Amino acid sequence: MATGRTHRPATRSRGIPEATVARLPLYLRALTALSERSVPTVSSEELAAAAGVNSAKLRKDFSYLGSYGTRGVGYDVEYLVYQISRELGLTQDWPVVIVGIGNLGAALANYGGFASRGFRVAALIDADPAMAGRPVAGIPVQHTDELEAIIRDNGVSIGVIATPAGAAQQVCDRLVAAGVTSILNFAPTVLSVPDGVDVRKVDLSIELQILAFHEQRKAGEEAAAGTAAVPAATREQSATDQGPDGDVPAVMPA
Amino acid sequence: MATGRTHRPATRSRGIPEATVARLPLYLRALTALSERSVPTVSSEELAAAAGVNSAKLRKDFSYLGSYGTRGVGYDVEYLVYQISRELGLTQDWPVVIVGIGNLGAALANYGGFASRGFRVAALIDADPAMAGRPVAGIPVQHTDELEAIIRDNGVSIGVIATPAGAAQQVCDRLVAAGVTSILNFAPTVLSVPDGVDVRKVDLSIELQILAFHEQRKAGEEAAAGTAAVPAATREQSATDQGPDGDVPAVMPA
DNA sequence: CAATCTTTGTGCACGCGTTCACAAAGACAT
DNA sequence: ATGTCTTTGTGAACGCGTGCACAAAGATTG
Repeated sequence: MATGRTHRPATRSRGIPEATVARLPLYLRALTALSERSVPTVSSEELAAAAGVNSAKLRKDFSYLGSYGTRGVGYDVEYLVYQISRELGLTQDWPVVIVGIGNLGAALANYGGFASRGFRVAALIDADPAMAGRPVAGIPVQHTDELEAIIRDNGVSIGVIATPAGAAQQVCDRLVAAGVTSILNFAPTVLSVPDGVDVRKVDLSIELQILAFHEQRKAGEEAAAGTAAVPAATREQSATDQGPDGDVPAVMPA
Repeated sequence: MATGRTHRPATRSRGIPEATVARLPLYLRALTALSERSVPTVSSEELAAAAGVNSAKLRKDFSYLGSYGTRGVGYDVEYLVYQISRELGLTQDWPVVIVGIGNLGAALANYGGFASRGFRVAALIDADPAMAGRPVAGIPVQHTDELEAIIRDNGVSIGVIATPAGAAQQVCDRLVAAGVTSILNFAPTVLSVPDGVDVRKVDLSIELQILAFHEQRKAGEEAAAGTAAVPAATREQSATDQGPDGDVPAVMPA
């Protein structure tokens, strides 16, 4: 039936706004790059430019974490890296299982971004018996039958679903029943989960459709405005972000 | 929010809210499933449940497209599929190029969701000469040198970047210079583009970090509340958006 | 120590998006 | 026709997120 979810403030006293949480990884990435270049401090203006956001927004975001900056100077890079990492929970180990080792699952398993930040691929799981034992990204694929045992034995709380749409809900149910409370879903399906379980979805098809919409709109405008349209070529750091509203997710290569 | 485009209301006269546009593909998917089951009509309540959203929100979303429903009955499935497809620009052909044919690029090339909705993989491009000519998903990979010619000859306006982070901006620049105006970026980098070019990003690392944040928060709550926590188990359609309950702080002091 | 300069932290206003709640519209039965 | 019942379409209120603009804080210089 309806979403019986008890409506709650969502932004609690000590709670950090969801929009801010979604940007923290972005800041962390920029800060890590600065750290590797041994840059000691950075101003909100500089960091904001690197992350592709407004500096005022960045300062407000950081203000939710506490006052870690020094007026007249900026933020200490190393300290900020630590604070954000801690806030995001990246200072601890997060074993992750990937279910569905097809093209996408294999790509995810090979993704270097996993180990880099506390995430560890604890196991690769596939329903195809023929896959069992075959190593992917150096990790032997295990059969779905082992799912519950794997989750339990490794204390896995985060699961990645990369199966066909038809199998996603079933896999999801088993993951949740086994103790997983956070799911990253790559299957083009709406997953139904109990309260307390977080689901984020990454859907290539949806992304493309959104782009097509804007593309069509641009074409229409251009036609309507005659030839005198779209001249703009001023290279800018406008980084047309459309990710802020906690919208879409992603994937990515090393 | 959408394109960081300064001029232009963003919500034009005929403009559909960005949040609504992002949900249209979701509705379309649910409607397509109903269509395949030959369901003639559907109520906002039913469709909303299938798409995992609030029914009032769905009705408001549709109201931006026009009045396609019949009070007392619901919406005509076939008609709605057509209207949404048209609105999203899926009734026309969208040639797409994928740049960077590594694990992820290959997975994307093999992804069936492409052809299904007007998207057609026009070409696969990689910088590695060794890849040139090798077929992936039945399409021979072409070298980066051909990029401009491919874009021009095929009238490509949508590009997918699946290269390593270091090459992304350069590839992006070439795509834009060649005429691409919509980019789906899988590389973990902030892309800088001129006005008029839309960029959407998909970042696995960010998604996992957001999940880790909530996971950590949940663990903290559980610990703080002792054993009397997280009892809820009512199976519900509370899908996607994470940000549900946000109880106890769970944030340690600095 | 005082003056000046830089940059943070935030109060405030604005706009988008969500949700409720209900009147209007149409189907359907009598 | 008239009445009842179902479901849409939307007015209005509310909350979140964004960005401006500025006072406060601290560094730096003389």
